[in-house]
Amino acid sequence: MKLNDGQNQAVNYISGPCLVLAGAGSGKTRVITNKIAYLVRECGIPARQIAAVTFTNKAAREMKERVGQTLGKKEARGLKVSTFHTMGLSIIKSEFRSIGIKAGFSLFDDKDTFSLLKDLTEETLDGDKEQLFLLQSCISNWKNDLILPEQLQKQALSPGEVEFAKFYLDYQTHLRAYNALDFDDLILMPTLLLKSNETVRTKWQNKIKYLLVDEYQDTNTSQYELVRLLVGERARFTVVGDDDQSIYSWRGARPQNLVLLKEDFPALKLIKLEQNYRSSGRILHCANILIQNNPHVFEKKLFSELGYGETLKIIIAKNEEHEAERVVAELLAHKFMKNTQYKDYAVLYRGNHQSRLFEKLLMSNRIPYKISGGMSFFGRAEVKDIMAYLRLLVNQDDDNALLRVINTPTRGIGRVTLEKLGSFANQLGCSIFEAACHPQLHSVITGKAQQHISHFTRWIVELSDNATRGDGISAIRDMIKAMQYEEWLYESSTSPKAAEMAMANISTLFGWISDMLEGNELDPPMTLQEVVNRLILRDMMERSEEEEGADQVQLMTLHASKGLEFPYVFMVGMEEGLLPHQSSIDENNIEEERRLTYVGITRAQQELFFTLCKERRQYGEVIQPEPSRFLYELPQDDVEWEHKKVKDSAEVRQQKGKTGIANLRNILSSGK
DNA sequence: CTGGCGCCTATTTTT
DNA sequence: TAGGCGCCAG
Repeated sequence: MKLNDGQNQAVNYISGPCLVLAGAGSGKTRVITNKIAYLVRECGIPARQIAAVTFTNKAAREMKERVGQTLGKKEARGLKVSTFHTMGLSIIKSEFRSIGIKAGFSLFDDKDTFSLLKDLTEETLDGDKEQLFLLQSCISNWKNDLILPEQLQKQALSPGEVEFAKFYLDYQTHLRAYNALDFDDLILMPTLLLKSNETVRTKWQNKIKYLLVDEYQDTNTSQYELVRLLVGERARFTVVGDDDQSIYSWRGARPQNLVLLKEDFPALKLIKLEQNYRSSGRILHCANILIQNNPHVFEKKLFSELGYGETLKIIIAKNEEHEAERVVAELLAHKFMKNTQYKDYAVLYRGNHQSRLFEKLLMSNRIPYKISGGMSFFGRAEVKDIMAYLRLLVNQDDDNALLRVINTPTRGIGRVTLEKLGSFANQLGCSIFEAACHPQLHSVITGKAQQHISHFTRWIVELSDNATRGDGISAIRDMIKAMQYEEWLYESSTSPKAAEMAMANISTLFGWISDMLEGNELDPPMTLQEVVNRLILRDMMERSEEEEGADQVQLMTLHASKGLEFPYVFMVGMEEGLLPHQSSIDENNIEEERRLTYVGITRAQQELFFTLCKERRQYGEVIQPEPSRFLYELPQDDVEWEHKKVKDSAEVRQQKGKTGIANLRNILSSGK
């Protein structure tokens, strides 16, 4: 397949900063992969000096694969394709001295940070979950906005904020003591370093001759700053994005970064990709009309040459059960008529809880389905245990890891001992492991408990030496044997079966670890520390083969559907209060909900069905929701309302139209 | 392993 | 209100 004009332009323009506004289904992945190939082949830039950044590991993996296909393994060697976080991690890895952390640092995931915050605020917040979550997200937001605790304390704050700012400082201090970084640090630290240290900055600017960023509309402040620092004055980069698909602002994404880019790089070349290769003309027309209700910085209009296609159908159900029944019935009839496969269908919804009834009904009809989201592998106790051991081997100051494993399997180190040990560590201002090795330990803990502790610490140190020096994987296997973990599993599990499953999970984990330690053609071998950190970032093959090509109906949230496509799509729960969600209505933030709807619509290739209920149970009571305003925003000639009086819909349309415009005005005036 | 009781929570989630 | 989950007893 040849590239179209826009795509060609986007690939060939390399003389300056470049923004590719890539509409849904316009072939942006092709552009990125072809551009990388172009840079290597035509411009003679070695692959190792090109970096491509994505948001998810899945996207990175896919891009790597596609480039490998286009360029061939030889030419693609050394190409850096990674997520923002992995890229940050690799900068930190080579610059950790300048950042002020020790080698062998740990990564804390959000469970770890939560438990750390819980400990730090025990007296003040007393485990108040809501407050803790709030605190956690505040800290994350501050970090994403490049605000440090010291700066925060200088700002005028409300009493509540003052308290939180203090926790933030405390939190950072403790992270340092544990020699640990959280996910946000993976961006924040490199950004601060590159900003303040010219030598390092120049070094990395020379290392990365060309930078590509995918899903640019999802970048937050610190990520954009990192991009700016990396590209420097030369500004040799391409970012690809679509402001209409920005659906993560609730998580810190700043779609305004698209505008900033134009201001920060006046020479910015703007290229629009408007030809869609995915959907029928009618589906696109509906999407275009809908999204026109949002204000735009860059105007964009998608078109398609795939024919106009079927009318979009709006199915009206009595209640939720009926809605699920209707979808299943419609799907089966459709499948029979068109002789399609289950995997050609997707059911998209706003909130995870909506999946339940569909799942129930699909199951009772023996229809294979897959609900995406929720990868529970790393939630398994045994996997967490082993991961904690590995973390401890790499970094003994990782208190979370230590606390998890110090008495698993049972080693006679009970709660009382741990409390003493904990307060001793607090007193010394060091990690628990350090405290456990402290010569004065006997002043706090004596007798058997002390013996158990020093036995444990010696064992860990020895293991750690073995694992880092010699053959990593066999050292780990030895470790499992030495602590009789398997026996302990069989004893402590409720059934032998459960223990067997647990062991199977552990061998899966071991498989990944040894693969990563050994490396392959595309990925170089890693050290144990690298492996552990990668696993915490969940950067692995996931269950790729298992269900990849399986013939299953796809169920997922609208958020999870971004980037995917399906021949036939059901968007369910098209009701005021659900889509747009009530909280978004309350906060007058329906633009993002409209984009979410836009994302959903543009997933469909051939046919699109909407469903809604006349009645729905909510918090115990039965409500009668209005059809979603977005349904009225669609061109009514292209949609077909099921048994609904024409007059009726026209009336409501008019009403809705008014409020829609009023809202838009509000948004426009409040936005500026 | 199972059933029952009581508690919690109802928007999206990656790294 | 209902469903999910953890905990405990049998």
